[in-house]
Amino acid sequence: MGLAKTEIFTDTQNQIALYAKVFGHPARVAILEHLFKMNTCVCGDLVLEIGLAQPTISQHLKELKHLGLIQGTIEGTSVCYCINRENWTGMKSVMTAFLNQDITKQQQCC
Amino acid sequence: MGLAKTEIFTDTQNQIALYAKVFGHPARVAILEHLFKMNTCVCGDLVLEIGLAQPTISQHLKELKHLGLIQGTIEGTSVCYCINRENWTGMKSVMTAFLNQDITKQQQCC
DNA sequence: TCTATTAATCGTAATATTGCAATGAAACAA
DNA sequence: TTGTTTCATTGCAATATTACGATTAATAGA
Repeated sequence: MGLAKTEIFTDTQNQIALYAKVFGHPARVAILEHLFKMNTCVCGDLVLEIGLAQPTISQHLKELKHLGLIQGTIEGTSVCYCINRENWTGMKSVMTAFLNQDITKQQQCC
Repeated sequence: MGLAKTEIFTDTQNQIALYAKVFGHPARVAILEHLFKMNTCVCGDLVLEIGLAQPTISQHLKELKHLGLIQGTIEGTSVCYCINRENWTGMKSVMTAFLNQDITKQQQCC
């Protein structure tokens, strides 16, 4: 089907999956790492840096923007992209809670 | 294409994407949360708990096992699944490093 | 105005993912 | 042995994702 049955899961489970999905492609990971490292976050620089075609990068940026993890402002003919710090922090708390589930309490059963 | 150009990214970027991808479906998130909470981690219980068909759950378990995040041992006609703590910890350090990139140092540029 | 630059969007081909019915395989019970 | 239970695998249909050429829209500069 290619279509996840989101209605049978909790909001938190769906949200974790949505965030994880957007990190599930190395190009988007690379874009985010670059935005963290650099201040020159113009779209064209990302195209050069990453080595995918401009429409492809633009599509990945759109997905990151859709989740609110980045934002873009128009500067002349360029568009400057940045991490949205507030939303990144929010995402981080959701994901960290998932990753930090306690495994020490229970005895291993297999 | 539907095919990621993994060769143009770093090993770390690809690894982050692989881990994130497996968390990118709410059923797998639910399976992992259930394994953390319960000791009764038999496959049939997961099918009842989650509400997808048995072959579908089996497929999700396979993907989690393939990344080493869970392991299964045969117990009669059942199979008992558990979190692989060592690999979970390893994954956690990779993902946490990505999520905790420093955003305070740089000035916002857009 | 005309042209160049930059990035978004459209359209499409190739591939991947999701879900399940049907079937197989392995262990147990009678 | 025969039947039952449990889970994995196969095969397939529906949908999603990835990548990019072609085009469009918007701004800047001559």
